[in-house]
Amino acid sequence: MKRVTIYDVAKEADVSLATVSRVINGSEVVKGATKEKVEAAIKKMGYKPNAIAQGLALQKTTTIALVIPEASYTYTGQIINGLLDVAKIYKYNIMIHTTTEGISEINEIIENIIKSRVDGVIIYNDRLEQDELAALTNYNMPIVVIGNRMSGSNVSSVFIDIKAAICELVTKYLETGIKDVAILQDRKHKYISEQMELGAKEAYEAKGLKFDNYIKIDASYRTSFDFCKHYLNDHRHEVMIANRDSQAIAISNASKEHEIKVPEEMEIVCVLDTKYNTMARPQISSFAIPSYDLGAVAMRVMTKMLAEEEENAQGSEIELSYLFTPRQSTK
Amino acid sequence: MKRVTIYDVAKEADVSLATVSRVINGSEVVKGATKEKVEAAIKKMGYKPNAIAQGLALQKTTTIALVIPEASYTYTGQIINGLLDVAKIYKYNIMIHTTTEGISEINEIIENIIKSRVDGVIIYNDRLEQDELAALTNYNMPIVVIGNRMSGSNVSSVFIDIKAAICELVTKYLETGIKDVAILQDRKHKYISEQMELGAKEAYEAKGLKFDNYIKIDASYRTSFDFCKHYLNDHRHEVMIANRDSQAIAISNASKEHEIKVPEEMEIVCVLDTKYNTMARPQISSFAIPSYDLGAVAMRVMTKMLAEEEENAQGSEIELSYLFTPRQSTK
DNA sequence: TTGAAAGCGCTAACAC
DNA sequence: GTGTTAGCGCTTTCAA
Repeated sequence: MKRVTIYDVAKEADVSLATVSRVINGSEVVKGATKEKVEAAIKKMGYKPNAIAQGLALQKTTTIALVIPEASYTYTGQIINGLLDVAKIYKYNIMIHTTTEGISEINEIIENIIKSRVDGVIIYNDRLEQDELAALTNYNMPIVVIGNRMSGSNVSSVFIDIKAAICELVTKYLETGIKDVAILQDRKHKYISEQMELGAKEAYEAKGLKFDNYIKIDASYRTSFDFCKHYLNDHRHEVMIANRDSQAIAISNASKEHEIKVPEEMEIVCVLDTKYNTMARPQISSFAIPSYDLGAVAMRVMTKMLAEEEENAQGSEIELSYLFTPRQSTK
Repeated sequence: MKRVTIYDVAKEADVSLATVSRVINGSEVVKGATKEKVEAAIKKMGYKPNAIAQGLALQKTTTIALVIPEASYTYTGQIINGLLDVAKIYKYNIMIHTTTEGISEINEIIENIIKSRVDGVIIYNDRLEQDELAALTNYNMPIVVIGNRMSGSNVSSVFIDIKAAICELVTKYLETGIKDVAILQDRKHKYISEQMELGAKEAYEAKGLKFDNYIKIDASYRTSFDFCKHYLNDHRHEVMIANRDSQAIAISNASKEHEIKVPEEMEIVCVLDTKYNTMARPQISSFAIPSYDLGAVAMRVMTKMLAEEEENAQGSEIELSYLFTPRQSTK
């Protein structure tokens, strides 16, 4: 099927290509009759404007690059859905790039992003290296970061205040007389782990206590479950808080093996859960993190930055709220 | 930061833009000295070729559109990873589009895909409507379908033979004297459900028996769990087979409430599982479906179709193999 | 081995 | 209102 161009349509409708261009771009100045004539020709020939050519002429691609860590769609899936739904509304396309653990192949991705001349970049990353961001900032394209609080010239962020969430929760426990709250490290998400520890510390210190129940997972353990099974041999806590539901479920399963009753003898809480928590027994109490909104808002912020047009505009920091959702794993 | 173009580099290196073009495209004819001069200029100015302009000139974008159903990243995540890894190797970009349940907004997506002039389309869908495919085929761009066996001019597919898998499993049960095997319908994945039923039928009929344990889920139930809880009030089976682990876990949880011991009194099997099965107790026996490979192979097939260049070439049907993996939910 | 110039499909002044 | 034309940044004949 021969690709039909704007010239073909112009010839068919017996007008100039400028007129066709006006019609497809909804210009007001075209006379009703010509407009109809052109539209008929477009329909007849099945003409679809070439977005690449438009991109060249307009110096914009209406596509946004999304950068996410590989292999964690369980958690990022909702974010992507939110992103795509909003992108659809504003007619933006999403180009997806995944980063692989560690490797500094991030530079390849950046190179790729620059070459493809996207209009903006949305990055989801637990811990974003400053120089990675700088590499992108150089090209002064709008950047939205999901999950980290940060902002600057042309960079905005959308995030949850995990530290505050944990602080609030721990404070509540401390006030009901529960003093032995532990936080389980999440090796793969250092920034969040850090925030969680800080939140607990803040809560303890506010009560004049010292927090030292940050449980580091020894690198020799293959899974959280293996570690927890071993850890519970000679440790007990009134409450254990994990980052993701997978870890909390590991704690829960390990507790079963040690015949520790949840929640009677130990309560378990996690920060981020997925639909799999609904299948877990007991179901883990968690913070309802609005993942979908994280994505949707990020995309909204992006379109706003794109619309503002001012180069080097100061970006915004948008904090989304969470809600603690008690389930079977807490009293 | 002013975008630097091929002209800027040409001027800097004191050659024509044609020469610069030759250098960035690795042409053999350029003299060593000039090549070095140009490369130095490129480096100095931080020049990155504009993929959009290249796309216009070459009539190809080196980007592939991926179409997947929304909100099921738990299952498609691995497929996407496989896809992206291979895409990276061949320097292809992936543009992601999601389809929403039912709505025929699929046409909007197709429109979008055509306009963005991607080089090919990869579609993952349980049941692909024939006319949707036709709409794309018209534009004679290569299409790879994941999950359905089909092929034709410019369309290939990569899939698992679910019917055969179920037939084999059921046959094994029948031969060990277990006659009451049931299949639980998956309302959201009609095609697979159908294949599963056909597989069971084939196995039963080969033994001169009749299969009538295809359990339809009444539309009035909100979740598989609700349904199973009710269903088990007055039904028992020796084996229950579900499509996804989420359903199998629902059966397992419902069994607990009815004090049916798994696997002693009932065995449970699922076709497709995710990492959440590793957290489930008991862990569900499943077919190891090579999701990652499904994606990786699909992308490989795509690059092959793209390389062949012949228009309207007959596509291929590639069947990937599965492996039954026994776990705690079977004897 | 290199350069000049046409063309990829479209937009947006500018002219009529 | 509509047409003409000069780009947008790059590739690729065709000449030199």
